Amino acid sequence: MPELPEVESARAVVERGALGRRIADVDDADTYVCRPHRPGEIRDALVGRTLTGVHRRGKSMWCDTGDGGPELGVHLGMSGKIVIADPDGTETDGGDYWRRGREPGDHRFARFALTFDDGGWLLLVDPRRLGRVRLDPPVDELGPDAADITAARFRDAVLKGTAPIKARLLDQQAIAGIGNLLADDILWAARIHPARPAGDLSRPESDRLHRAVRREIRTALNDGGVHTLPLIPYRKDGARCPRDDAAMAHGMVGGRTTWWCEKEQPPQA
DNA sequence: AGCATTGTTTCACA
DNA sequence: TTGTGAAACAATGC
Repeated sequence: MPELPEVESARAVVERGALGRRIADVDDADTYVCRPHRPGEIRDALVGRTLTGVHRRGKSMWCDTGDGGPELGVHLGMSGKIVIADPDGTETDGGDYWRRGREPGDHRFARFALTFDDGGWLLLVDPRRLGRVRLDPPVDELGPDAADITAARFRDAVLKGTAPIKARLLDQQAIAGIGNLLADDILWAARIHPARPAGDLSRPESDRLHRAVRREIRTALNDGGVHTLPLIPYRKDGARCPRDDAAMAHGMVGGRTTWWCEKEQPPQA
């Protein structure tokens, strides 16, 4: 689930529940999630420190750890969530997934954990383990945040080359935060075919697309995530476009399953 | 059983 | 250089 809106929610969970608490221990034993660090490397860098701030750019988030400390980077991957828990394991924030069929203290899918000196926890819960925790993450390699990007920067960074426009929207180095579901929704909202070459868009189309990026992300942030986006229920066989009742088409664009409206999103401008 | 999956990285190849 | 597609990563769900 994590695209930009979900990561922003996770960032807010950390801000509400973890800032200012002293780190007493760190479980960084999952060498895949904590790659490329050795077990204990993150623990040694963080024990005794305090999280003093938390930031987000695109789908990446990171925490400040006080004077001279490294940044603690967190990426949620495909299935990661941030959970704040009491000493007995009962979650107090961030735990929609965590709640289901699980007893307090069941940390089966916790892949990384900070223990605070009061016994409480910050957990990265991630069944699929494609999330990632690392020190000093290279966030400067990311493009501008999709929630804030200006029209001029959008044109400059995204609308160039012959790659499909959807592939450009998914390129985190061009614009950070858009995932597969958001990309389809944005292109549908702007009535642009996902396979159009990015550099071929007209000025009206590029303005429409930029506005759709900002609006769809704003909507998802306010309504509770990418699963609240209007196109989500229509990403299935036999579905019809909720605007004009034309058939929803699907195929592979930019290596990902892609859905679009056959009539409103023609392959040619 | 076999297929799908919201993400990223790497590689072979054109 | 630019771009594509596939595979890998790991695990779950239909």
